[in-house]
Amino acid sequence: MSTPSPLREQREAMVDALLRWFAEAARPLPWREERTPYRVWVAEVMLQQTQVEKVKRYYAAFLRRFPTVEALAAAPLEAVLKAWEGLGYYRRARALHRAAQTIVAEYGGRLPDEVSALRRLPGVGAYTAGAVASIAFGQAAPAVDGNVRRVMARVLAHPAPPRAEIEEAVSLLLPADEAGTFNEALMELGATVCRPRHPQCRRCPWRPFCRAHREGAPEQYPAPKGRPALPHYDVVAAVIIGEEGRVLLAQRRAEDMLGGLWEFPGGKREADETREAALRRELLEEMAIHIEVGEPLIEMEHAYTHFRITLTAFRARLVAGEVRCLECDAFLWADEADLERLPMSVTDRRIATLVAPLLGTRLTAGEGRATSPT
DNA sequence: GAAACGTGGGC
DNA sequence: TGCCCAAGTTT
Repeated sequence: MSTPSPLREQREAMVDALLRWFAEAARPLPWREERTPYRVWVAEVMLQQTQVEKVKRYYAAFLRRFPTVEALAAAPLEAVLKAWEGLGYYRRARALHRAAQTIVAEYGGRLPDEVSALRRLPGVGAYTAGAVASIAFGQAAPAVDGNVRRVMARVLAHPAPPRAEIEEAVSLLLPADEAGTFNEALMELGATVCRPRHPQCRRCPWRPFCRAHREGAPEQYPAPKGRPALPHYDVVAAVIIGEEGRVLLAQRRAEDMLGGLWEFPGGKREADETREAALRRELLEEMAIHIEVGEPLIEMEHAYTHFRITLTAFRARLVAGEVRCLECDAFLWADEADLERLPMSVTDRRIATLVAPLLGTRLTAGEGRATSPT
């Protein structure tokens, strides 16, 4: 396809207006303080599908814990997942860890500066490669994220511009000597002015160049995408406290959803089952043990990306069998310190918070009475 | 190309 | 309340 000529003709004016606006309006963000390639890379991975305000709460702590590529590469994966706890899309943390090891092994601990090499690192796609190459290394590469897609959809008044068309348009505008600043400015414009709803066209440096604004309905671009309704499942989990006052946890398989995180074992209820029966079946299938299910401890609603659940955690007691991991990567009888240390998803973290005070004393399931300490 | 992959804020 | 969606990547 060909880029509309207006963009080509107005290139200089558009670049100039955007950069002047950004010099004035750029938010002070933690990852804009020191632009080392490592810091830029970590920020860009954290920012994938994640709002700036949330990343702010993790970024400094993560860099304190893993100050260099070498430190990240040398750390146990579990520590990286712990630093990621609550951020979501945990595959990113595993990929970041693996990529750090690749960078140490193959690039002497320095991030590669070219898009093609960056792109080969796990967790680095077209956007992140362009962002790191341009922001950290000054390469003239486009970085097309959701903000840029929306801004360009409006500038071009195209309901659903293909990625290639957006990259072509951005590349046409991209100033070779300020590519990183330009990319950041374009994202900043989308995030703060050209927002999904109620775009602030009065404050927009690109208003004179925007076809959607001329048409009078910028909010119509890009066209919303219809989504199927999320299926719902009943999920059950077991809080099994053994005679040592420790609770049974399982580590989710690395390749599964929430891979590598620790959980209270359990699973989905099937259509013809009670929740109690489902829990007994799951513990037999996953951990090879027979349990007696006690009273529910907590119930919560939670929405994942593509389904919703009602999660009920039950007290339970080990009746027979020896614990083995049939459908998990590891298991552990956890004390209070383990509960705090191990990485968990938000739902299991809530159960853990509730369970922690019950540990360390010899409690019998369903009894609620402490025996004398040993 | 479509589906999978977390979480929480905003309306 | 329920739905949208955010600095995307992988399979």
